[in-house]
Amino acid sequence: MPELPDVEGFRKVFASCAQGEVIRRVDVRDSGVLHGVSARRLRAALEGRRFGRPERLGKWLLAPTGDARTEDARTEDARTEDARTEDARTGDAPSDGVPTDAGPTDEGVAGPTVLLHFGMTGRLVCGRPDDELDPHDRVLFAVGDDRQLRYRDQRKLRGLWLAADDAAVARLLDRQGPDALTVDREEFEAALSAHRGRVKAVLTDQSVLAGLGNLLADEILWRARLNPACHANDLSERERHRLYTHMRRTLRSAVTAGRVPPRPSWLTGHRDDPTPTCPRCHSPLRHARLSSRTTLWCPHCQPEGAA
DNA sequence: CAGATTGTTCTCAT
DNA sequence: TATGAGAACAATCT
Repeated sequence: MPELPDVEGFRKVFASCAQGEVIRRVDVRDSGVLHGVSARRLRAALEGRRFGRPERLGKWLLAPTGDARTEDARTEDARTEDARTEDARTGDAPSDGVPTDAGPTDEGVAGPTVLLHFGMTGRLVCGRPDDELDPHDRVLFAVGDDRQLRYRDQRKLRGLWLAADDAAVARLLDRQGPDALTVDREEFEAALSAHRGRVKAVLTDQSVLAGLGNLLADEILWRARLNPACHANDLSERERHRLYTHMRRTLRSAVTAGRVPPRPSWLTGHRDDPTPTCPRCHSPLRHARLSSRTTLWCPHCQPEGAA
């Protein structure tokens, strides 16, 4: 379920719960969510440090850490994080700091970065250490005086990674395209025209555009009145422009709501109806498997021969 | 009990 | 090289 708007919500949860706070204790309840790092190493790397400002790229959440003593972890990290995500977005290696020569720079306070991906059922919960444990609480971060940030996930499809430095972060994110929320129109249209696949497959390809999932793609295509099976490079200039506009509008609303809202006026509000009808023209909606994903569209508003 | 669900990554065609 | 289809992953619900 988590797509860009959900992860943006998790970023806010993270920020209000843990940004600038000292990490007192890391409790891994289920190491099945850890990738490339053991519970012991995660603890050793994080405990005693301070969380900086969390960033999001596509469906990834990045949580940098700084030294516990530096009170300015938030401002320091805000600056370096911007540069870091920019590097990852463009696929370039970070221009500063050579990976092999990791000698302390003037910002020797920089610590490792925790990367989180929520798969389909992951979320972040902020509470207190003595809150009742949910069976799906996989990792607990006790932070500050009396708070606890929890990575909760039913199915453990994705999870947590630990990156020692900027280069390691960039390596983990090197397959990510530009973020769907911040991509400009030129870049968006260039990315679309560069692919011949079905527009829905292209929109949800994280290496083309990072952040859109199944529900968002259906919603955006429905609003833009484009058939999900049409080919990305067949779109006219006007259609690409329209798609970009509706992506922006849809994302803006969804980010505000913290998810793709199942409102009656949205296509998403009718996904689970027994016989769904189009909220716009009230003709019956079609659903089929496209790019091995369940796809919902309105044959009337989104006709086969483009619009 | 089969089948579907969600996102990503892998493999195997085409 | 790019695209698509399907499996696998984990856990749960219908």
